[in-house]
Amino acid sequence: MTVRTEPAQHAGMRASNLALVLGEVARTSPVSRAQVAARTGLTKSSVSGLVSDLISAGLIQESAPAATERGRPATALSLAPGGIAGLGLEVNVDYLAATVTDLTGKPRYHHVVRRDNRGRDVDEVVADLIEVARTAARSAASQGLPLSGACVAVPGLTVDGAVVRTPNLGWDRVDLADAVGEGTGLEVDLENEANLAALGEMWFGGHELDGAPLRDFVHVSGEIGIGGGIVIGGEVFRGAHAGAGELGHVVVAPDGPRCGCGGHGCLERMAGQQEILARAQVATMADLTRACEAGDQAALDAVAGAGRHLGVALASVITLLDPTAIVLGGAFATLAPWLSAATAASISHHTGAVEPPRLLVSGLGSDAAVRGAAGTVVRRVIADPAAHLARQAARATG
Amino acid sequence: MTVRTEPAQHAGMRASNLALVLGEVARTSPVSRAQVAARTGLTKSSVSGLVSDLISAGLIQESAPAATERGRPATALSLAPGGIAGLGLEVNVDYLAATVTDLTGKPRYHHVVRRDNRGRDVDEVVADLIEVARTAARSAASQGLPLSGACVAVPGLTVDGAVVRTPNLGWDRVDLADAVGEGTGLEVDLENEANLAALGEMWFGGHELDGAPLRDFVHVSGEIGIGGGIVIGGEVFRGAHAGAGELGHVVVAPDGPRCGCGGHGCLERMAGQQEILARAQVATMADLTRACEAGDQAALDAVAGAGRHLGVALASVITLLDPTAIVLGGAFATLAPWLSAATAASISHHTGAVEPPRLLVSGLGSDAAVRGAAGTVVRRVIADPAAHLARQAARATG
DNA sequence: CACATTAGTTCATGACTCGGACTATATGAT
DNA sequence: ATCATATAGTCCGAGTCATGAACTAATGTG
Repeated sequence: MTVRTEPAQHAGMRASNLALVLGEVARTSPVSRAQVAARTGLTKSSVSGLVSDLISAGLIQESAPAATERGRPATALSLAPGGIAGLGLEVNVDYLAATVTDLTGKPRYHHVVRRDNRGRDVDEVVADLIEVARTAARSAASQGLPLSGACVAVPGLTVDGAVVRTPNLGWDRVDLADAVGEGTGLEVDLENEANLAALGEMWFGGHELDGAPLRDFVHVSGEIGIGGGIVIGGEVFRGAHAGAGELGHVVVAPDGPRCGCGGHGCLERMAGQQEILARAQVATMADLTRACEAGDQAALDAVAGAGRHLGVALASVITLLDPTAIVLGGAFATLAPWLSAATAASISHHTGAVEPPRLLVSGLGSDAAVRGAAGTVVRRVIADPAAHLARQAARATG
Repeated sequence: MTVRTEPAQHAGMRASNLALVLGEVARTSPVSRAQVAARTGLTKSSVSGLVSDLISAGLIQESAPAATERGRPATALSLAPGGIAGLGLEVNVDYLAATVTDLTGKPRYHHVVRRDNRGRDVDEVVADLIEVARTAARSAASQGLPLSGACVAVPGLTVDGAVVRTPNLGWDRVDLADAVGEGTGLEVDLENEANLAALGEMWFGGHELDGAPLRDFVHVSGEIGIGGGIVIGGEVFRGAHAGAGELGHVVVAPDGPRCGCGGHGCLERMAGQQEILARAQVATMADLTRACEAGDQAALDAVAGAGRHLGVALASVITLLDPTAIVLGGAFATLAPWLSAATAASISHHTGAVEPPRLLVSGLGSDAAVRGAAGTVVRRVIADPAAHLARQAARATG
């Protein structure tokens, strides 16, 4: 039922099959050419040709022949750890971060600079981010890793490489992709932090459901605001104007107080960090965690209350989107021991018969977004190796 | 970023290009071969070959040459109205319906049998439906329309051709697709009524947004229950277990009463037909409409109250899914004059800054689902003409 | 040591699309 | 009328790419 917009040509056929083979190698390495042929439906000869292209592009490598039960031993194929790497960056309210990830998904560099960026001059923060990016790029170069591009996680709405609006950072119309691109010489993409955190959790979080990786889930990131990332079929769901997934502004109290967004009774207004800290009568999230560990009743009540509100929002998410799992990330991951029971109870109180999705806790915490940003760069190459080959060829001849 | 699972082969290339060409003809007919070539990116010679296949399959027809500004006049191509047709069926709480649609989307037969099917023996209702289907098939045959298949709209959850659960009809585990397939000799699909209504509204409702047809919207169908159909990028969004879009069970009153689904404070519990009628103190929807027209305050208050609850649910839908439009269908379309102002106000009260989607009223009313069902059959052929050619060829030789 | 078994390569074949040359049919200027 | 120009559509040779069968390679088994 998909609307096709591009003609299928020979080059496209090859591109598609290159992606098919590389995807199979990425999913199940090590594999032999014969296994790839069997699983993809391509013939052995086709796979051989495709693989040799991918090897000479440096995306795949052969390792020592592994003995099979009988017959000629298979030469194992796997992603080349030195083939290419992606640079992930993140601007957030109280830190800047950078991560370099290689083709296999392994982090090869990671650095976080903590500093409150609220109220600072935008150009200064951008300059700091470029410096962080340059340092990361130098590290990649010293490891012999060619960077394929960069992706910046931003706590707000982004359109066409520009930051449109970041409620908690106060930025408006910042051409961040261009700035970082000029500063680093890389192709730079921008994406919402909550969406990238969801992808990071999917690729690197180590979650499994019935032995398969997560593909349809919702990630809740509780930073200063409350964000949501919806992943359907392994891809971020963005909606018509890239505004989808704003879990923080789902209505959980129809007669509730006005929220910063202009609405009323939003989840973020009722269960955001500000509200929790005020109810628990503590100053910082670290204090809150300590108070919960100490069994302080006000703190526990505040967290449980937030958990109940979160459950109401998630109940609506579940009835509307039907995900297989919910992943609690950011601050909610830290608070999970005192929050998730209330959330689970509230979900089941508000959803009834539907079999509830699994409630998982993030394994990456606040690294999820940068990791996801670096991952998107690398995944783009895996999803379309032909484009990468073309770029390589252009560089060689031009 | 799509995960490719099938090898691209020559046959697949042709299949893809056949779909590309047919899709272009369907979207903008009449068109010339040259125009199709220009818009799709295929060469004129390729388009000629593809078109001649589609013509000999009876899917496309040539009409009289239309003079262009200069040069040889173009031969116009358009979908063949007699090429193929789809049978749409619907089982609902208080009626059965059938529609036959030709390739161009024109309805060629339409029939509704009103009767309350609650509490009736399932086999009897199925037998009635098969009779309705047979009558429709005879009408198609007498018009020279070969039916490509059928699709049944069901007010509940369907999985793999079986009705799993229909809360308001009381069915459980009914192999409806097989039964209707045997009764009619057609390939039969099953699909949720709310989803089909959304598709029907998209294809045949005549809605436009900035001159383009709707592609990202939510359709609200207020029948006995409240259903929702989410369409993203022109396709129904089903979620992980085909349970997505259950708008009727979004939480609009966290401390509200228990709903039939087992949850609490669901939209359907707070603003369903039962609740509205009770508050308005009238017996039927027809009475309610009359009361509203007469200016009865209790009726107007009941409808406005439902509108406010609907607005709360839609506010969450908007923040989560970011659609371009909301279409009010079924009973909500009838009640729109007294409901939509309250709904719009409630939406803006609960969403704040986000630019709100357009609030549209259904043009098809309760025909939307059958029309959509017939449309899916025809659209499947348009989306994959190669499969249809293969079936034709198999019938000719076998 | 023959034989079965599996991995991977080679090469002729065939199914496509491409692109340019060609034919067909119109308008407008001379 | 006639010729230049423009556009639509067909034809056919060339190029690309997957296929499939035959081949070579490398192992274990009786």
